Amino acid sequence: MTETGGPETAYDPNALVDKWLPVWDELKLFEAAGIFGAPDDGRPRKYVVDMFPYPSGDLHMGHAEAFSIGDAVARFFLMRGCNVLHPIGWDSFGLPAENAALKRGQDSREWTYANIAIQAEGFRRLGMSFDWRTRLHTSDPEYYAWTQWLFLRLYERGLAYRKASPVNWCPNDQTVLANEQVIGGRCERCDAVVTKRNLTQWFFRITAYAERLLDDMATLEGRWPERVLTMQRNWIGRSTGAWVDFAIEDSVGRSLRSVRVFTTRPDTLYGATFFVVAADADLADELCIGEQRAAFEAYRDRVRGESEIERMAAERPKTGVFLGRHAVNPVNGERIPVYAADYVLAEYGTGAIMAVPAHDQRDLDFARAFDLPVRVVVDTGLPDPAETGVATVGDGVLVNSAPYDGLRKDEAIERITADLAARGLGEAAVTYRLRDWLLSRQRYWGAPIPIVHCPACGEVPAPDGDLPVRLPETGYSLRAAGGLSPLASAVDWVRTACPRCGGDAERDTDTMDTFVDSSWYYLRYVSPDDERRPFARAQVDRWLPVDQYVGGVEHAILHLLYSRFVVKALYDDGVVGFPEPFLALVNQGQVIMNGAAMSKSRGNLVDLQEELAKYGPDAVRLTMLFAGPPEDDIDWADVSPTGSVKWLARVWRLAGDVASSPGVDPRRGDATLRRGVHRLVAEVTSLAEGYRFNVAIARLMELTTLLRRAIDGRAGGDPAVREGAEALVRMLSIFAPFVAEECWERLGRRPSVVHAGWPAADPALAAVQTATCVVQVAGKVRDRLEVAASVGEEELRALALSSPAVARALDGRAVRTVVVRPPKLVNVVPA
RNA sequence: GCGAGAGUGGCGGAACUGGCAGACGCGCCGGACUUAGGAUCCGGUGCCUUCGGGCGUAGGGGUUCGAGUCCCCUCUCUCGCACCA
Repeated sequence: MTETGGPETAYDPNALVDKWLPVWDELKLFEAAGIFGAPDDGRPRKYVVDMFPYPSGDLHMGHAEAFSIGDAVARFFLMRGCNVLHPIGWDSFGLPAENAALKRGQDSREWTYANIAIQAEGFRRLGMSFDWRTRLHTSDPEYYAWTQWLFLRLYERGLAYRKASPVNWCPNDQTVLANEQVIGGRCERCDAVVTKRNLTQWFFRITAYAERLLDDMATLEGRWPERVLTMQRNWIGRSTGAWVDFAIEDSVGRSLRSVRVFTTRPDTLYGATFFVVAADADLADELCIGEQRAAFEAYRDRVRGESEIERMAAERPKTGVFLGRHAVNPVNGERIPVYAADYVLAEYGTGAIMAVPAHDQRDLDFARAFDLPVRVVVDTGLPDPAETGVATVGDGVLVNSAPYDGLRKDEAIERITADLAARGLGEAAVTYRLRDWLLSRQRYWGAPIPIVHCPACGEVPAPDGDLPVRLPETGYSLRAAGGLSPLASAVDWVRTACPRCGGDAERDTDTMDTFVDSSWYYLRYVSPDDERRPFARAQVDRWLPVDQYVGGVEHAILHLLYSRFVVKALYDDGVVGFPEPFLALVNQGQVIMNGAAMSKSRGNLVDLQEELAKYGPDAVRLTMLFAGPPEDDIDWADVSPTGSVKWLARVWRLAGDVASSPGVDPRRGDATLRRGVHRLVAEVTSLAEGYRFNVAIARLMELTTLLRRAIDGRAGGDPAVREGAEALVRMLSIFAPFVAEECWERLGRRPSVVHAGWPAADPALAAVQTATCVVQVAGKVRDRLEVAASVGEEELRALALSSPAVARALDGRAVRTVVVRPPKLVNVVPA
């Protein structure tokens, strides 16, 4: 009786929401034990966390999908007798709030907290089993005080530092960005083309943890999606090779200084025919001689003016300029010319490379553009790169490498590295692609960096007692200017006393990247109101690490890498007792429409509120989960909320057709029906354990049909029907909690299905008693036999061979072998 | 280019360590109940068929009594990284 065009049902799904929410509140169904002052109990603890939402307007389809999965997981653990902590909070600092607020001339706070209120109500009406006592908002001073505390702990350990360097700059948002927030040369948030600026910024030294971030992934193997682990490995980008020192000659051929390069191929050292320095690195400027200066500076300025997009364009011709100098190859004393070029990156390795055109495609491209020699030093059996234009990078045997000729690539790498080290001209090395995490942002709506700049004392951390360093209240009137944070214009706020000497000093005017806020929130959930500490250690020890984390793959190398780093740093500090925050991870897919991501501009936006009004929260949740495996995308055009509505209505009617009384002894029920019920309970249980909710729901539908048939066969009063219906409703409750409650009540039970817990399958009943044995002749099915599950091999062989269908298929041919796999299969192979 | 993953009916998707391919749902077809059906219930639904059966999991080859599943080659698609020396 919905008015918006949905299918008709016997009940109003949205009325059920109003009916059951107050009951759940009253019963405190989802409050964990042993926390927030409640006494503990003996149940095993489970900590299930959904990646917390950003308060951008009302909930959308993506939220419904992600949280339907997380809620099914949390409810499943709860139904199975676990003490579940299923928290909720908001990642409420960040740019969109600030931009929206500026547009409306209102404070970021108003926009943010109004949206949070809407989303919170939205989650309630979706039936999420949150323990609302955990609720936190990262933009609350009570929260960000401890984000600042985290910054100070990292600062103390030398893991937070400030340096001047070329950094990613978003001209639209007027702020710097971390490498991880530049996607294909564009700003992750606004899609503007990112440029480089030389600025002094705050960094977290995540590179110090590169090795451990990589190594500890072994403990996540099989429990995190392989895809995410691969992405993190690639992002960290470990390379092994060697440092090699090249002398640079001065104008009269004496050694001016030495420059170290990184190479993964020390075996190709004899093939180095030139040397390249990143054009935008200080080293290039230093090495350039007088006559080449004008050409170099023109080139460098051009390179600096290029956007990341231009720099990254594929198949880009190699450019560069000769610096007028030569480098000396440490293995053979050969003089090779030094170039500046933009294909060498200033930030990786030392910003300088030895170029081996025969065995590196980029170097070969450059050599061909600048007519430089190409010398093969590893014979791979492939044609000469100088002629083909294709560098040979594979295995081979060394040639043109004097003492090393004849060695295999791997032997040569080892020997040459050792010889260089013995002569003090190099050493084995490991480098990483990962860069330090740039965390300062020139924005208002974030946690201020708790540092004071004092003319006398320099950089001084705010004492813990001064936390939080609060944002000025008048945020909306502040404007960014000249590349400075809006906070710089809050002059009264900026002016402060140096915590060390008491003299006049200024606050740091940048705020922290919101990924700092979200890097530790799962620690705060266990004690969100604690005013004295970031988190209650005893509760953290009890509940963490997170048993199951649920969220989108878009955070594979952002939030998830940052959180792992932060926990490792806190672990080293002795503040937490575990090195990994998330034991298991599920990435839900996206909800798309007609094959494409939903967006306003495409006009394919599906409005969650409309779907909820039409079908009710249970059917929407069910549709999300039944559509496919949790990690797959859901094309809303391909799935049917109507089908979900129909099935829920069938279950509802079924619950009303159970004629026996609550508490009737199921052992008096029909044995065959009971076997079916218990077998399905066992199946759904193991499917739910593997989060295979789509298949679990299919089995629940089969159970529904099984029970319907029994009732229609005038067995509504059979105790087995009640047993099955109750099991069905209990299992349904993790997917469709409101309808399940209603059905539970129709079955004469109360106060809540949650109290009933998950049904237990009797193994004796669930066990297969008879089986259908497939009889094949030459691999083709020719007969089916109903046999006891315990049938013996010989007996089954005899049965199969006496089958008339087998005789007909054999058509007089002799039998060569008979493969017998009791009780399921016999394959008779004719000669 | 490198890395990861995936190709199963009209559609979403099932199929445990190799053992009945297509569970379950959508859609479609037919029937029942109906003034009516966009409700509900029942039945059917991979393709071809001379009704015996034959053919079917992107394509080709292989291992096996037996392959959607394992191995090799090819094709296609998705995702990630993209001058990382």
